[in-house]
Amino acid sequence: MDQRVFKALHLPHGAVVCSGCHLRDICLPVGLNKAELDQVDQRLVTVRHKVPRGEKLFQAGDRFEAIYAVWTGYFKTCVSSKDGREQVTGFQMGGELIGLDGIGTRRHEVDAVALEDSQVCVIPYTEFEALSHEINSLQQQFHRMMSREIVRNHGVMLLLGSMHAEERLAAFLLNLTKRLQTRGFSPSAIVLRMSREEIGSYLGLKLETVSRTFSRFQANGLLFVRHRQIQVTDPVGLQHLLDGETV
Amino acid sequence: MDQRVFKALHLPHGAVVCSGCHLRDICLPVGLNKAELDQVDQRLVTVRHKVPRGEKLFQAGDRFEAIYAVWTGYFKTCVSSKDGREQVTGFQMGGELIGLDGIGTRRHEVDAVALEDSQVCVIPYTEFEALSHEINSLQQQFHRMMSREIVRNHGVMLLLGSMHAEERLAAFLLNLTKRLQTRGFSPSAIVLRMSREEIGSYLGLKLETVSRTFSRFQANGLLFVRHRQIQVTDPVGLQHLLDGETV
DNA sequence: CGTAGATTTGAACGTCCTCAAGTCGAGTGG
DNA sequence: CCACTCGACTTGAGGACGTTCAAATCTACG
Repeated sequence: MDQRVFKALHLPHGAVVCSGCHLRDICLPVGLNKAELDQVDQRLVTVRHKVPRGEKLFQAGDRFEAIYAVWTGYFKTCVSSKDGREQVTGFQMGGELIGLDGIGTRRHEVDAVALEDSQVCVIPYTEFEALSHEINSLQQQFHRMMSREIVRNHGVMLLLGSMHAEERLAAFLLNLTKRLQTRGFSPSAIVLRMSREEIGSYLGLKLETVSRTFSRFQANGLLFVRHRQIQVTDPVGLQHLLDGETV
Repeated sequence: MDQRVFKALHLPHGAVVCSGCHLRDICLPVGLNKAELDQVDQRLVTVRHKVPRGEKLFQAGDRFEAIYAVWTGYFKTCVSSKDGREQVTGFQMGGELIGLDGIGTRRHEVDAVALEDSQVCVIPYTEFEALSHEINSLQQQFHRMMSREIVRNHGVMLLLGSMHAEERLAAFLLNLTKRLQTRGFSPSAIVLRMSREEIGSYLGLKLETVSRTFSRFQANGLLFVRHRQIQVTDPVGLQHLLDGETV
């Protein structure tokens, strides 16, 4: 084997090239041409970082140095109140950014925890600002991603503020299927990476309520549950639950 | 009167200069030097727009053309679900940005409604992207503001997902006092610009619950309520409610 | 193969919602 | 100037949904 190739394959934390990544069409480099992508490969995203299941990528209070793009695995982010209550603010999968919360204060404001053995691409923020200053389309895509994060948060607020347990879980599952589908996975066969308690925390429900609601969905023929395996058999029915239609 | 001054005072929607604005220390131009501020004045923020009470600045589905900075007055932003339920996602006052939700999809995703006769500074987005590409500190401040919006959303999610009615209202009031204080207003004498129903929508409560909770706060000596006039007499007590301390 | 953690399910309870009636204040017209 | 009306707010009573507490079951991992 060519010595250089060997070396490239064994760089610390793995060799990183956005240009060859299967997620390049949904991640930060969307809209970049070949030359710009080369710049990103050479100057920006040069390190990947492994995070074992259950470990923190960073936690609230840590100095903000970089943004992270999920490459493999799954994460959750959570905020805590002074008296210890925890709220999961999001679940991140491949191609999604983590750490945007830290830009404003230069400190991370949430904990980011790997839900399974995962890897993230490290995007040092200082270099990112410099490069996005040179590459217009990089800046644009970054703004788009931040904006979508805000819109996603609005959706969660709508869910938490005005929906019943069944609607919340339906929304959660449909969101999950959509994201899995854009990544080329089956939209009906879901393997949950998070516990009932974590789903509950995200949806503003207790774990028992999540469990009961899953059972009710199964009893109503919407899906099959077996622990963390979900088989959605009636996505339209789930959608109707959300839309408030009487079917 | 000097003709030019006369003209300046009567430009369409008023003459706009960030450099002379009383909100320049909390709004978009934070961190800009004199020369950069001049650029913003001349090339970016040249138009103000009046929005009468109850009117929409934009609504969900509208083409996204510009970001807006509140100059005078108050706004609310809301999302709606298909079946008509409405969720207020935020209340904006002077120096805060509206419209960040539209960047991702080039369509606004929320309605923005003036709670009283208001004026906004119009920031055309195409020009903004160009100028922030030239002025580093403008880009940085914009990222900071977007990031803070995300963090604020996380706070609302924590509130909606895990707090009781009293804690929600306490958090709402304390947030309001803090923002009023940074704008030089009294942190104890609040005039609410929004109805009980709008507060309820923001906090995920019904208007009756908001009303009852105000009454309970008054009975407990935390504040005086008289319609939309609030006099906070025990901010520490409100803070304790939030922190879950047994006082 | 055993133990700890995750999940399911049941029963009683509590917070907030729903429905309803009544109060208050601002704006309007007689 | 006062009566009228409409919308916003307050307050009460009963009910619903989700929570809390508890126990049983299951599985995954060492």
